[in-house]
Amino acid sequence: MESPQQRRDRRRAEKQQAIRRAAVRIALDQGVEAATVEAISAAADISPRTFFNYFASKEEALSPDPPWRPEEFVGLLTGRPGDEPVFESLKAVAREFVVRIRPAMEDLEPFVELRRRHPELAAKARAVDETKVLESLLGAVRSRPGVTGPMHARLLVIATFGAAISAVQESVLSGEPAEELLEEAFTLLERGL
Amino acid sequence: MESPQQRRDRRRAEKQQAIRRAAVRIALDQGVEAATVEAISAAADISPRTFFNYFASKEEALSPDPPWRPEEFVGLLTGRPGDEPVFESLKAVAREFVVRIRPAMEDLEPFVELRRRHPELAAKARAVDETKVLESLLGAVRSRPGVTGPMHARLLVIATFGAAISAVQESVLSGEPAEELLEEAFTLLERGL
DNA sequence: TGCAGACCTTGCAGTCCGTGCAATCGTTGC
DNA sequence: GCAACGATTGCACGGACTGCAAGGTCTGCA
Repeated sequence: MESPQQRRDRRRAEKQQAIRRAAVRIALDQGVEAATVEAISAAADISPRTFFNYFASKEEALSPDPPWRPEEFVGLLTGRPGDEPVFESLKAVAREFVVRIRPAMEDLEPFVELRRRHPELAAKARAVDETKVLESLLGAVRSRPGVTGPMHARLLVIATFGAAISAVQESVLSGEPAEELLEEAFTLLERGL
Repeated sequence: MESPQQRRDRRRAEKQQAIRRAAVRIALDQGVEAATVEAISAAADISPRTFFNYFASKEEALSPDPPWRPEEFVGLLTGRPGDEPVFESLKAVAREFVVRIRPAMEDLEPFVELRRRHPELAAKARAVDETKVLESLLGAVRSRPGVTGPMHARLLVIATFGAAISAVQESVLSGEPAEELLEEAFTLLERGL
């Protein structure tokens, strides 16, 4: 049986998705400037005040649900065996990143289109998360054996993270599986550009 | 002699810098939430309306003047000889990036501190520019000979761009010259991580 | 059935960012 | 001294977002 708490959580998630769909629909049909909180709320049949019970900002409603929180992402790295080569650990994290995103891949389409038209949309929320993740990963990588210096650490992080993002983006464009693209990227990074 | 137009431009630039300093000072002394447009304007002795004649957004006043515009940045790449190996072209662009930032390096300090405390600040403006630059570079790189596929192009761009950013960041932290750090990064990328 | 507590929704009032418009003021060139 | 141009400002407005308090709805329990 479903507990009342689970029930509440589920309904909340459903409602959030409904609001999000309404928001994206308006933004795609009539342009972002038409997607005011008021308009979105009306379309989702809630009051404007309630909108902010579901999203901290308008942009959040126009962005896909992130499949991971920054903290757990870093936990993935620190949870790896300490004697594993750094690059292998990072590869594992990047693979997990891609795997997590995959189920949402199809629902991602409208958001990709929306972001294509309005690059400034995701900018804020994403940039904050990204820098947070990158810095945390960097902190974890520095202390690993086999890292020859600060620049080595930075490149390792930015390259694997970049490879993961690139694989997902390219996969959305070309339809090729992101996992294969990611492995291709790893090979390039290992052999040198 | 200075033409009246030059004079106007210079005074405008000076005033903009003055406003910016006032903004950063308030944000560092009293926290960002205290740095309202009204407070900044009062400190800079202008009306709030005038503030927006100098900056398109409050965040812009709390961010350093970008030393390059996205377009010219891409022009640097397309202006390179077509038979030059891609990686060499990208390296040249990255070097130019670092060189351009260097003169502003000292003035950068308060902004670095400010961003350390409030990562969300630069997020918006920067992320927009960044994705714009990355996509343009990507478009220019794809068509170059020697690029073995879409993932190769993506990695080339993100790695060299990431190397440039990393070099600047690390230079601010450690004091080592960004140019040397950049070359170190190139070597790592060429040899493989 | 009815009541108490938890959670949800909403309206209201208020702050802040950002913009278009039009009046005013100062500077420049003639 | 006057006409043209740019800079500064006030005013009025739209839109995002928040805290608070009043109601409404659901759930468990007697």
